[in-house]
Amino acid sequence: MPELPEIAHLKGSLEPLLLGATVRRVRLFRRDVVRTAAVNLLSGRTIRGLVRHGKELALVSDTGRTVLVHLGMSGQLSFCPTRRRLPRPDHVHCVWTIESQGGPDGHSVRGRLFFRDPRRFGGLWCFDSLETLESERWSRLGPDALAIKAAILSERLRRTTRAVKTALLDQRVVAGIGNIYADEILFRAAVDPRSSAHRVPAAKHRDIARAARAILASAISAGGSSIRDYRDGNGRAGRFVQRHKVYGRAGHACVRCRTTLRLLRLAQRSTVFCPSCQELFR
DNA sequence: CACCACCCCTGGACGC
DNA sequence: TGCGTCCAGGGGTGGT
Repeated sequence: MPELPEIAHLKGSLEPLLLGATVRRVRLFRRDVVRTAAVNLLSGRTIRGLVRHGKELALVSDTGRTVLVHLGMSGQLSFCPTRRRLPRPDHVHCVWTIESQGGPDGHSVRGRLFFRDPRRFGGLWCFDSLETLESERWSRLGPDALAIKAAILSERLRRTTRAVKTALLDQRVVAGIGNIYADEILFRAAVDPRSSAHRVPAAKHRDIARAARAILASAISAGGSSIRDYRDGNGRAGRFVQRHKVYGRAGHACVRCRTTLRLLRLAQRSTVFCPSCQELFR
């Protein structure tokens, strides 16, 4: 579910609560949500840093030991103070009891960080160090979409014949773009999602890179898009959904030209675009 | 190698 | 109210 802006906002919302916090206890309710052979979920460790790449978030501890969280379609990573009960205890697969320094007046706060994921498309991965995570996993991903350089993206899109939207969804090409923002980015860049990536002119590749940076950045500042269950580290919903120009607006008028927005399926994903504003290259 | 269809899993919305 | 169908922001894999 969550794409780059939701994870980036999540990171920002968790940092005040988790940085410098110590993990007092870890309860894992489903072994199979940990996707690595070894399980080390930072019991006893102090959290030193949160690092994001694309849609993935890593919790890095004082010893370097790192837990990677991927939320998949329905995952949530959230903090709940000890005195409150978990908002939804069903499908909670892992709970870290932590002592945090992030209280309102700098007082320590005890609470639980919990990973909840009804569909279980997400998961947790354990690594000895951030460097191991980067070399074993993140090395397979493309550059982060939030700061994607036009020349790099263009060079990557030129190498594939797939539909440009399919290429943008491929995390090996560029990391962080999912179904919502792919449609929003292509609308802003005025490129038809069905266009073959290598037929799109380089100037348009640059427009796509610029649109990606602009849309992702403004979605982060709006707290992301909450379609159904996305919530930030404090359980709050995102507001960017109010600014979607195409996603979820099939059959409605294009905000730019009033043409009816079309819905089709591309790479098994629903795709909304304006057949008039968005140019098709084939 | 590149691409595509299919599968993984649950819950919510909708039609009857 | 209950049941069936369809849909959903994610990715991996095996076949062509």
